[in-house]
Amino acid sequence: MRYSNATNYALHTMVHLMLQPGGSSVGVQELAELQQLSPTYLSKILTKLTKAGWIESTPGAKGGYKVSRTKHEISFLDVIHAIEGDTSLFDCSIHHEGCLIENVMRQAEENMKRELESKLLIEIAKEAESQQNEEKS
Amino acid sequence: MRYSNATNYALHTMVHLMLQPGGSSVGVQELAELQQLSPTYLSKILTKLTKAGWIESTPGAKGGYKVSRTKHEISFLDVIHAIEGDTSLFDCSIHHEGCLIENVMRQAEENMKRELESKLLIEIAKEAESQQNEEKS
DNA sequence: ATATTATAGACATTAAGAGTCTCTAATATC
DNA sequence: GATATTAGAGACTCTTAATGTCTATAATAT
Repeated sequence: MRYSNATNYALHTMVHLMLQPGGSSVGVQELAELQQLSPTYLSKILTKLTKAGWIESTPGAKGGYKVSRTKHEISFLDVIHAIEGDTSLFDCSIHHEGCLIENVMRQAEENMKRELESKLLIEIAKEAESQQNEEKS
Repeated sequence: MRYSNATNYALHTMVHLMLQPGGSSVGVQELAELQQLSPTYLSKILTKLTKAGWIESTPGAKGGYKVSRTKHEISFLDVIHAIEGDTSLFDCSIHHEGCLIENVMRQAEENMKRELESKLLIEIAKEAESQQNEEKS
């Protein structure tokens, strides 16, 4: 019971893309190296983010991936959802309406999701940036 | 990314045991029928709960499982933990100290756990009991 | 002593995650 | 327009964990 590695890779890539000056594109080759992944594998993951609309891709020379300009307010939950699909932590094995146990589990899950929805990637990116600046000085 | 079926079975069994009048023992055969499981499989799950101390088992005739008398305040998290082991939803692939992404994920997980820790099985059992009484009347 | 019940552990089956490889489609540049 | 470059699609393999089953053993009540 844990989030997939793919979600992990996706989150890190998103933050990296947000740190690109001028929102310029980065190729999957470079992105893959950062996390020591094979480019084809990472591209499979990034395609999901593209389809979900969080990043844009352009093939060909000088192409690559960049954050969708219009969507800077991307939450952790958005990325998780794009990669993992629509999951529910718990399905009652006995399928009767209004299982009390299921209700409790769903409520806890909802609260976690709400929290992850309130966490924006851009905040992490800014924080990472300021940490880097501190190190330089 | 979801809780195992075993956790589901364990939770239902626990609530059922809490509804036993006088805290009397129930054999795994009967417990398994309730959820349409094979007795040997369910017993494997219940052994985990026994080792964790949430229920007590007595072998032999008239034996079976019952809730530990001294531990009526059992939370959802207690059962989940007993079955799934100590999980963490997220491990950063890049193992450097203080990964910002990992921090956010861990915090969300902590909050969910805290909620599941505050939900007591006994409450569910009482609620189920009162629902049954309503249906009768 | 015997019937009954839990426990242990080996074993098989299945499903999902993780990753590779190859071929195709789109784009920039010359 | 030809070519180099890059993303996308999809078949494929490998590994791991979940989900059970089966059998033999240990403990207990009667």
